[in-house]
Amino acid sequence: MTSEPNLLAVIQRQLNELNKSEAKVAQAILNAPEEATRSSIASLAAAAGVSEPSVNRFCKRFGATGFPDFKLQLATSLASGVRYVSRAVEFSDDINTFPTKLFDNAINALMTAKEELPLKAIARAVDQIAQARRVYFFGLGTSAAVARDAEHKFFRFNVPVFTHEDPLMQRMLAASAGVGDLFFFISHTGRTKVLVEAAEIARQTEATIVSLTAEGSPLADQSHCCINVKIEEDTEQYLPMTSRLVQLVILDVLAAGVTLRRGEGFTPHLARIKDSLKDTRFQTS
Amino acid sequence: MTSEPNLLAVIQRQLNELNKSEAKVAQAILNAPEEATRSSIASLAAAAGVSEPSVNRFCKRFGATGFPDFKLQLATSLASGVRYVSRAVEFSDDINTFPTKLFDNAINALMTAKEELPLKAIARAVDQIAQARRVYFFGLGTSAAVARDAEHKFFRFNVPVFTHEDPLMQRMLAASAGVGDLFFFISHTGRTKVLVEAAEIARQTEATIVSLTAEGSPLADQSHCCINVKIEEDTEQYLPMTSRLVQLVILDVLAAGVTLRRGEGFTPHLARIKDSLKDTRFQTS
DNA sequence: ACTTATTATGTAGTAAATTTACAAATATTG
DNA sequence: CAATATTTGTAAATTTACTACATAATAAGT
Repeated sequence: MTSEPNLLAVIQRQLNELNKSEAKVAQAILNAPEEATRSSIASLAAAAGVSEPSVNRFCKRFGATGFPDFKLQLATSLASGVRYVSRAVEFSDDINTFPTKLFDNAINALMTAKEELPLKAIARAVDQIAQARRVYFFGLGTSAAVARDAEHKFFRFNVPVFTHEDPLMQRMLAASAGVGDLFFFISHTGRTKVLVEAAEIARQTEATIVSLTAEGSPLADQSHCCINVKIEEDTEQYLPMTSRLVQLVILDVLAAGVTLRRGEGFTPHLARIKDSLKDTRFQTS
Repeated sequence: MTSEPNLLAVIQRQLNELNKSEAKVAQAILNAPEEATRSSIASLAAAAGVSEPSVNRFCKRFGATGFPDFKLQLATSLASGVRYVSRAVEFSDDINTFPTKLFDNAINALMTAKEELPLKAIARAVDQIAQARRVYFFGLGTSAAVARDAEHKFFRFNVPVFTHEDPLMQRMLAASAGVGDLFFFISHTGRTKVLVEAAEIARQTEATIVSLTAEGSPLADQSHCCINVKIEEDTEQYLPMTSRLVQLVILDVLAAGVTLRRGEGFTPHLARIKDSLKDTRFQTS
């Protein structure tokens, strides 16, 4: 019961190996796939100009148990396959279109990232963070905000974390690092000079270097462990809108991984931190 | 014919507004969505312990023309690969499961947010930001990182922006505000005391107050314009993992909105900023 | 070229699934 | 507690899909 990734392509490919009426059915489906998923066997037969059993035989030929099952497979294949081309915002867009576009792009980026998660690198990074005596999150520009977010999160997990946006501080801390220190570099491109230089400095110490950046970049080269994030070129957009979202979720994953390693006994600690914030809030009436 | 992007989430959300037998059907579907797409109305009715017409009525309630159409929509929605009901990470999870769960939750949150975007409030906020002489982004904790991100983004769009994480700075700036100043408060709960107090102070000046927070919260009450983000209670999770992602994308939307208002003439400015960063990077070999 | 075997297609009937109309049961309101 | 509205189920009607079989078309062999 393996649902074919792209049923339409399979049909297209086998088109000339089909007999006349089956070919007619194939053609009808290829012409209007979405409609085919919604129509009954009778209407599809009529559209193709063949009898109903011919449609049924066609379906079985392609591995379905019958017409309804075929429709299901077709619908599934249409939904998962192709689609989802990220759409750039244009100046002709209005309030009804561009917000949706941006959300779609964000969702698309996360879905893509999810499919090719570097699990091995993630597992390794979790190990290293769990063992570290101290963790520094370094990033610049937009990635500085990501680093800040990571700091907040890991802090709650009782990991001794530090962030600094200032490149000079980053260098100094890198220079004075030792065993047990972990430097976590975050960079979309992996090519920001001052950040790479900080990594180079840290590399000369006993510290561990983990990075969340582009594969094969100078920053990745300096790392003991690199979590690769694919960069899709934002040709038109002038900002890394989506990559930072992926970075944030990956950091969530790392934080969750560290927590899971701590085991259930750690839950009360989290509850305690949550409680400690209670007094800073207005109560819900 | 709007094929619902995530039918399961919609069902989940409306669960308590359903009557008894419809709720049973909903539960049966949520328990085994894939199976539901393959079963007949009779077997689903049996699994839910209700009559066949009840299943049919359930389908129509969710916008389908009937049971087959519903199955189709369900299959389509499942095909996109995301498990739409948010699933909590458990201690029994391993590296192969929890990263996917977290990504699914993130995607799910964005999809849900996308469905009920407060477009009117967004449009209004865009107007106000575009007109502002100066924009302050204020947040605390995780929201401080979001504010920082917003600062980076809007700065590139040539909006004079400022961020401060320090509550005292926030208060002082709020107190000395005047016409043309815009304070943009970011808070998941809208109940953080010091932030609400800063908003109250700002409110007594001529400044404009916009907030990105929970509907009906004390912070929302202080705002001229509030962009509501639904909070789904993170009962088990001890951290706001997903809400900040939604906040970030909404800020992207606002930034895009401001840019679109500037018109095409603004593009060269963005290109110039991008160029200015070139020398800070190692060139791609 | 004609018969025979083989495959392809359609017809008609049957079984299954879905929907509709209506009645019984349950909950709600004054 | 009666009256009304709502919910749920029963049974019949309708639509849909499938099977068995017959006919047509095609190919192969003499």
